[in-house]
Amino acid sequence: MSVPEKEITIYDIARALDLSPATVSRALANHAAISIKTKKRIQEAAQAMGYRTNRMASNLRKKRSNIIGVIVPRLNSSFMSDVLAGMEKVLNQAGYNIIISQSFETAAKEITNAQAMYNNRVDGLLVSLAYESHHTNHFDAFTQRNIPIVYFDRVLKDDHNPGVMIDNVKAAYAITEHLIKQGCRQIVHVTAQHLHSVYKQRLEGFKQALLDNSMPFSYDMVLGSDLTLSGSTEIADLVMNLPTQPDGIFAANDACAVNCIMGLKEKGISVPHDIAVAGFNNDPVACISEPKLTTVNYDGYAMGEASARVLLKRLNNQYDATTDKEVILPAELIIRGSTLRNK
Amino acid sequence: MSVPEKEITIYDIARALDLSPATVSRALANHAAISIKTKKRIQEAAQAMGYRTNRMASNLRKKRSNIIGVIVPRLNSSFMSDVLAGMEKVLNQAGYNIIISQSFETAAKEITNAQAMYNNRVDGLLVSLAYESHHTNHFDAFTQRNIPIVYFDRVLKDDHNPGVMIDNVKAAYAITEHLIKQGCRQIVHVTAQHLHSVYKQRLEGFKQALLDNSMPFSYDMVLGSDLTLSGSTEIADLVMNLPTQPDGIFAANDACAVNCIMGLKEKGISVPHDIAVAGFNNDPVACISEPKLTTVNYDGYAMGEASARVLLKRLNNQYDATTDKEVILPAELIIRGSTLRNK
DNA sequence: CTGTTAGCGCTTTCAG
DNA sequence: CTGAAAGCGCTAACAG
Repeated sequence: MSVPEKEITIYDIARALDLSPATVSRALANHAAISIKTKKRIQEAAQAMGYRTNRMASNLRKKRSNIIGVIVPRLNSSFMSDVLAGMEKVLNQAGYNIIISQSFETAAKEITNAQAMYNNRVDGLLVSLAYESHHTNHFDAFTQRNIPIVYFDRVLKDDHNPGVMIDNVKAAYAITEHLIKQGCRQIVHVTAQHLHSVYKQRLEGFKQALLDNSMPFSYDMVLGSDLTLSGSTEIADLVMNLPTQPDGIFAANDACAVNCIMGLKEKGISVPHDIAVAGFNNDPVACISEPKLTTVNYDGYAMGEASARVLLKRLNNQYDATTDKEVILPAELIIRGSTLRNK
Repeated sequence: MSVPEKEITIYDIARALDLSPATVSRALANHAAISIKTKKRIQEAAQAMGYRTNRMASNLRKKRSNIIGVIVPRLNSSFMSDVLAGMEKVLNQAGYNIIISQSFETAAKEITNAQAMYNNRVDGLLVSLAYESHHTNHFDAFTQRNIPIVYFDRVLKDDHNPGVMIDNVKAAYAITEHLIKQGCRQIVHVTAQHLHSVYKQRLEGFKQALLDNSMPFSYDMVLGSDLTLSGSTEIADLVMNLPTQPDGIFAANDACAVNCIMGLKEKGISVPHDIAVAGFNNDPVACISEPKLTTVNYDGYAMGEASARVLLKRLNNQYDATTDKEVILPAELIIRGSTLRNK
């Protein structure tokens, strides 16, 4: 790639080929009304002269920023990394840049991030809500400006913007039923302190599975945790201090499930013999714990692609609410040692 | 925040206050030559009218993009997530946006990403090199255009651009010496297949520690791995098939170290009694393995901040090669169960 | 199929 | 301390 002294503009190319800047502009945008021959000539010249589009100028003229904002709770999971790779692929192909910011699960940071994205005039927004976010008022400015938003993974049902997610109820149902089939008769659910979107749904699936299998459900069987990788002793204490000792745990994510396994083992309890444990997400840590963790797997890359595609549809006025308002991606139960009692 | 029907420009504000656009522009940029009073009046009006800067226009005029490109091997580690948070804080404060792309450790993707960043006219670049990258020719265009680059974590010594890193030799030396003090007499080093930057340095520290403690060093004691979380059996096989069984393993990262522990345990070998194991990075997984992993910890957030600050210095012509060319951040040995033989 | 022209919203000399 | 005016590089009517 040649790097000229001075930045080359379409005027330079026009002058070199004795054409008008308009023609050059059109050719570079691959406009239909330019002869293939001229197009080729122009594109080759651009290449040879080391031309690169001035997006600032183009964007100013087109009144767009070409930037898509992405707000996520945290980047530090292989799931999120895959999601972003999927988004990047689809959006870069469509000529967009991505700016990413982390809310670190706090509403305050999410609001600040949203503000920053608004001031940066993003053309669209992809959001996975912070654990703390129970409403989406901080995105109202976008709606008023007609800037499309697509939520992914962490979606609030009552928002009019589309969401891309998995069926958390169904997956939680499946994993709970698996525990029951393994012989568990007293299962507890360890989840977030406040039941935000996905956690609410996972609890719902848990509850349904119990009821459908003629097992009692009560909120005493739902324990709160911060769902991080730390505090294994605390969570084990919580489980052990229940009036009747459970023989199964369904944790709302893998980090918490692994913590449970570690804490229980420290107390001399055998997993899965005394207590079977299942998680959610199929994080790499699920294969490190001993025994390995039964969990729910879903494809981050596909979710990234799907969300980006819905956003593009909205940007290109090809959005169809009947199919795009709610995109449900598949999730599968992954059975591993932590729930296999009869091995 | 009020959201007006139509986008407000500095002309609107100027008209409303009976001033010139130039004055408004200066006031909003906090220019010294505007009276405090007028400044305040303008800033309040801007706020009230729901004005937001048009960065496309501003950037076009100033011939900058206000974008900093960040290229990383992968996002999916808590370390990288911290690094990016640190960068974001410093750069957003300075008015920059960040676009991030992942090379997935391949040279090809890194080159594509660099191209894309160049075409997007980033004002600066922050790069952590892909495992596969053994030169930095693909960044030449930036240098020719005088676009500053700062490398972080994965740095190549022979590049003229500055780098922010830890002292890998020293840290590897410390961890190896710790293994020796624990009584290990036959230590192997499991590292990447090709010895790129940090891995070369960690090997160097390993070697020095052995030699300084009158222990023999040979390349038979250096095993290659892909350093991921998968393949515990393979790596254990490699270790077990050595002519003399080692009593210590220093793995070049935590994922690999955890893999070693798992593989060895599967083969009935006790860690740390038969073989002590140490890693590098202090990844969250270091606390999941049993026993917990001895490792080297360093602060991602600080590294992100430091790299961003060096970049800002270059952008503002405050770069001082004597202090900024090579920034070495602290790293500390974290001793945990996996290397404590006399417990 | 190609050219002319105006203008996107801002910054920055230069002039008062 | 404030204003007038030019122009950053591109696109999209409109006109041929």
